[in-house]
Amino acid sequence: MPELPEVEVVKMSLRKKIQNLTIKNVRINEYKLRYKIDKEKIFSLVGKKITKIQRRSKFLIFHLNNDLAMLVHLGMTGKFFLVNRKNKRFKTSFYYHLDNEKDRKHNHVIFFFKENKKLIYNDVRKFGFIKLYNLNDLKKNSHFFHLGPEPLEKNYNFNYLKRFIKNKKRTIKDILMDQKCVSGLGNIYVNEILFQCKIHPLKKVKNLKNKQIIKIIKFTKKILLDSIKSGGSSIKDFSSSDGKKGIFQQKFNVYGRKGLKCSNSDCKYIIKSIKISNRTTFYCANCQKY
DNA sequence: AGGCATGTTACAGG
DNA sequence: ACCTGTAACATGCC
Repeated sequence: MPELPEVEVVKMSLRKKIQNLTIKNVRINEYKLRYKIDKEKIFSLVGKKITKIQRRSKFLIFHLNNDLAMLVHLGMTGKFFLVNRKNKRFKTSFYYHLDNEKDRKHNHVIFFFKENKKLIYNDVRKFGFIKLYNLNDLKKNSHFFHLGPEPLEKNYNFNYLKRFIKNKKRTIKDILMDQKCVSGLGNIYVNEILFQCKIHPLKKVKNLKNKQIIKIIKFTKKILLDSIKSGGSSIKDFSSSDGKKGIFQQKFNVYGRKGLKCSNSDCKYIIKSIKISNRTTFYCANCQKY
């Protein structure tokens, strides 16, 4: 999936492009996403204006008038595309920005705006979802209930993390992947964070020194901010909503580098991979100590 | 052909 | 209550 930085970039891009637009119609090609789309609710969007777009963890929240809210999660492969009528290829091919027929078939939901623009929700694996809420119910919805602090907020700090890991027997990789601890990190960024911190992913949190906890906080914020700055990262399924690929994808120092040389120039070791909590974990046995 | 993939949730068992 | 592992969801890629 898009992890936090990618979702943040999508949010900013959508804000710029569809905030204050009014939905004229909705077309649904596929109801069966992670959760079945509620037909009645989604058509209640017709005539409503998008007033605000927010992000919480990896969730996008679209506010519309009449206290209506749309909650979107991109899952692993969800993407938004915006199609503008001004584009001259618009008339010949609605899906001009997608490579081929194969991609088109995953355009599951299309929002038509009064202002002659269309927003397409495309999701190959259909792990994402779109849910509608009244604003009041949104706050207590089950997806937000378990979420820990946002990693970029001030309340994600040394004291918080120190207290969270107290008496826990788990590994640091597992803890950082836990959305109850900190919300919005995924497998890629957790790998990158631990590599930068020079901490072994299997290290038990009870053995972390204070200095290392501070490092984790510091590098988490730095890596996320850097990534947001460079437009979000991508493997192959993420695009910002204007269809441009993120440019952070080449910058991974450890994720996906199994068998390649450690990216620290003074280290000759080869990156290894193991499974932690069922997710592939990459590390350098020389740079990242237990 | 089989294993793997950015995520979330549920459940079983210790 | 905490922790772990596994599976499920759907599709494409190597």
